[in-house]
Amino acid sequence: MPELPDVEIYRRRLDANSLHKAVDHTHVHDESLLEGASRQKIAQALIGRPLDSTRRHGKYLGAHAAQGGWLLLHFGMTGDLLASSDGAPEHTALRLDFDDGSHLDFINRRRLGKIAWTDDFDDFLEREGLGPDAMSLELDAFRQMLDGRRGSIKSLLMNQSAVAGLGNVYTDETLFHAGVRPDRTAGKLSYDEAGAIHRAMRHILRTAIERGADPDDMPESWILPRRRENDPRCPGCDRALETATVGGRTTYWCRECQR
DNA sequence: TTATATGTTCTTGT
DNA sequence: TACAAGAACATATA
Repeated sequence: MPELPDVEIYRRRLDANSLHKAVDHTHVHDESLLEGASRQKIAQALIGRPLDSTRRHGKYLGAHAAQGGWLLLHFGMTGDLLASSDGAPEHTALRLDFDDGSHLDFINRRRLGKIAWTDDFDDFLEREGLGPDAMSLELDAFRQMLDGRRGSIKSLLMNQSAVAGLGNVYTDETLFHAGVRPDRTAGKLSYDEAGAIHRAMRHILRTAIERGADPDDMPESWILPRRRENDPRCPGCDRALETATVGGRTTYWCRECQR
């Protein structure tokens, strides 16, 4: 499921394949995903000029149009972004055709994603109430964010208005590496525990991006590859992993290694 | 057939 | 009033 590392991979894919080429046509196949933008608006804003840069914040990807304005994509639970020159993938919600014959497909299988247009990226982030990006959130700010929070640390890490980018899977991974139980009260974590979580979060995200956000290519020492096994065991101590519902999501954690 | 999975938004509760 | 928790959403898969 697209969390920060996945969206970063999409961003790089768009960067590598779809910049600096004039847009010939835009095809909005699923209008239900449009927010604050019409089919006509997208066409008028993009056709005839290229995209010239990209930006990611949390799970949002922005592509900047050369004549101004940002095309914004949110991938929901089943989104994908394909840059290819052959075939027409199923479930394409938005397709851009470029003048060199290539195209870019924004896929959304379950239609919980979003296509938006904004003149100002930062205004958009503010209106959406998004917190700082998980990769650039400094330690001091992270500690402040925890202060006084009564909910679980897992819920807080998944709350996009607190910190943008983490979803269920990478939150579990972060807390496992920090050695902190997911159901601990966020505001009651020690100074050192907060530091460990912050460090683990950045390490996990950076590593996942380096490995192309491919679940099959994650380190053996991670929980992530074991989530789908029938008898998942802790990569640290080999004890059976616990499953619980925390923050409304299925949570994997180790009773031995996380306190 | 039904339960489950996911991220966000909306609603309800503390 | 702020914060927290849970339901709803769409739909493919087990």
